[in-house]
Amino acid sequence: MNPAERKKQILRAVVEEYIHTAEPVGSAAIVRQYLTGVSSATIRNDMAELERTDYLFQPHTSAGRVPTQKGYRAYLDWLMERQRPKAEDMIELQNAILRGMPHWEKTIREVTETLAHLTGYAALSASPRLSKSKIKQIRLIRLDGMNLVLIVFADHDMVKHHHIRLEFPIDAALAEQVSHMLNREFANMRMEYIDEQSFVRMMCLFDANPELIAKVLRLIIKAIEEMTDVTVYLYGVSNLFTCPEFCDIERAKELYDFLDDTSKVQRLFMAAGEHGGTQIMIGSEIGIPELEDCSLVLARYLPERTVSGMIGLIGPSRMDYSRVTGLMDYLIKHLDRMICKTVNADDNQLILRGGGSFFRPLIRSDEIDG
Amino acid sequence: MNPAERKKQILRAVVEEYIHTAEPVGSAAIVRQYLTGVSSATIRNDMAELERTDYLFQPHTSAGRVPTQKGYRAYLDWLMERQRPKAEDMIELQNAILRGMPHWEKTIREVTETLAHLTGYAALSASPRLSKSKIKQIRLIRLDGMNLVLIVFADHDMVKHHHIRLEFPIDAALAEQVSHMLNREFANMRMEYIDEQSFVRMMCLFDANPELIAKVLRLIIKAIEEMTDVTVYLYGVSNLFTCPEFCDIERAKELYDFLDDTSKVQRLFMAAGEHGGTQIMIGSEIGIPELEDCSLVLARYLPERTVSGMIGLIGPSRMDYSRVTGLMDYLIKHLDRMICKTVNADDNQLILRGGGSFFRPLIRSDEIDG
DNA sequence: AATTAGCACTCGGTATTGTAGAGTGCTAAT
DNA sequence: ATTAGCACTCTACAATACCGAGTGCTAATT
Repeated sequence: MNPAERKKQILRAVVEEYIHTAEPVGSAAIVRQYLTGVSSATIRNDMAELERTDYLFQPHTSAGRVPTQKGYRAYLDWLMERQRPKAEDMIELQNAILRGMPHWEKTIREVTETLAHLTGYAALSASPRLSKSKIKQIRLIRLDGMNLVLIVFADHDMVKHHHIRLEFPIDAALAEQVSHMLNREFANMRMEYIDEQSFVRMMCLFDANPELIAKVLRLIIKAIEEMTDVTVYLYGVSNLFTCPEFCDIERAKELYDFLDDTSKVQRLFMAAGEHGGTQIMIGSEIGIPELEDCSLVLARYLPERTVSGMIGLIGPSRMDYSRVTGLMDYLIKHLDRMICKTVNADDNQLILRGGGSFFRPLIRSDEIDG
Repeated sequence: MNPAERKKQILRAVVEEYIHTAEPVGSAAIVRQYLTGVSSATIRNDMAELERTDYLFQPHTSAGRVPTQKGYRAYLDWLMERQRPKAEDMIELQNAILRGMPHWEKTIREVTETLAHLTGYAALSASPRLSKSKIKQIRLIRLDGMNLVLIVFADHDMVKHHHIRLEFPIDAALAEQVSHMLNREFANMRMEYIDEQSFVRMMCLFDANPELIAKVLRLIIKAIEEMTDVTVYLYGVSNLFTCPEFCDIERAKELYDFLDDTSKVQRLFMAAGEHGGTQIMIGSEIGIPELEDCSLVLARYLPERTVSGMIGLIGPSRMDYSRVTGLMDYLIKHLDRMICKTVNADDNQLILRGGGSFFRPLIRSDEIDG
């Protein structure tokens, strides 16, 4: 075997071995399990070289090697093969999808939970953000003078409802009138365009009872604004507590506090691209200090639609990328297929694509060959 | 001071000191800070006695004493004084209450979060269980053929809504008819009585389109059943990670896994009594192995109503009971007062009571006097 | 030039030992 | 009934020694 190719194989061996054992990998272990027929001294020379070029790292003089972030990245971009999911994993994912149907928002939750369960990492997902969705219909239901329910029916059968409790009673006629106006003003409008200005515009349409109307409208506008917030689902956080990298309580707490903060997790999703396919960010690529030694795997479900959302995994950088990418690709493909059956694709044509993954190539291929 | 009284004071001192330091309390520390003028040898003799009667425990020969569960219980029942909350704590609680108003379900969440923040323990609450609530009004709103929204308006202005996505379309007339029937059948009925039998009864009222009606009705019944589930809110779990008793990751994970399981936490609430006032359960009194070294403080908000719910705290047995009971009593009193202003008490007369606490007296008073 | 056997070296982890000090129980005196 | 005094126990911590895994380097081999 030529030296360049061998170095690749060594990097690959170190990454895979380290993923499974969480212990620094020595030259002997590689000879034993990955590259029989080569002397450990050769491996050592190559490893020293890989350390010089920053693919591997030695925690201390008499220890084996551990992949660096660059090492993981190279593994992902050039060395890894996607693993086709095991039959039972496919079945579990299929079942999760079916359990939620036809309410696919529930499907997302089921699938996220299953993903956490299958991988042993933390799984997270975000409901589609409705900002760019058009309102098809809006209803204000008056239960009694003090209690209203606002229902917004948007693109892709997205339905949001919100209970509004008033401090002063509203009569049926007025409520009916407001409901009418809302529909006339907001139908076919994108949800993100509903804001303080809409409030002012609406106010002009009424002349009687300005204080009451103002209060009601403010509550309605606020409710609609809240409806565009994405909901974050998080499962399997405690899986991370068993990873050796997070086994001390300080680190575990830090990680937990981050994940427990919905707004921070939302920002995670923001960082991801708009395109479909599985994206992987390693360590500092995520850009969040608390996740320095984590990897983030994210994919967009329904990537062709305005209502697409995200689903993903957080685990240690020492993540089983091969298995995880396989699972995610499989999942996304089937999610799209299933959801597409039930949802009225009324404004966008949905083109089913294969689950091709996207990795950012940060390292030139020749560097590792040289 | 007579010996019996002194023993009480010693128990009290050990509990209070241990609560603040989390370290076994020695005789010298007690002389220094609690019972000046008595020799440490005297304290030692009394402590030995308190250990024989199982109020204190010595981790090892040359260590100070730690309260046993019985010791904490005696402290709570006979020795402790409720602490009036600090002014700033009162203000924080008041603010939390106001932030949620007039939507008092939100108030409960705000208050729970504040409680976690103020105490440094985990705070938890349960939304009122609606099983015993009467339905005032029920609405089935048809957005389009495939999408319905079910709104249930129950006692005490409780409103629940649920989006139903159908697999086969329903026409407007039929939806209207179902909505009508629902109201006629279910109005003034307790939510817990809606079940499989109601389904059968409803089915008899329709003759056309049995398959579609059956599907729709099943979904509605299921939705109503789900509405009676209590929602659990949990804040400040990570506070527990900094307690020395949960600082090893194994224990922290065990605790977290328990709290993360909503159904398990629901069972916690079940264990609590129906009456108002602050209840405290220590260690094995909770009856849950995972919480052996925890204490649970629970109180019922709106105890006079059918829609009462629970709010409480989980912390180490070494909990600042004096402060916590004070906070809880204060909170409950003000919660009831505030909520009572906004809610139509249409079926129950609400009598405001003082925030008297209830402790189960498990130990006879004379035992410690002897 | 590439590979390898051999060997001295490094260093973390574990076990061992020693020590300081906190806290006790007991006894005899008050 | 209380207390001073003292011998005793036990943990926590630091210092030390030692084992073994794994390395880098050198010289021999292909």
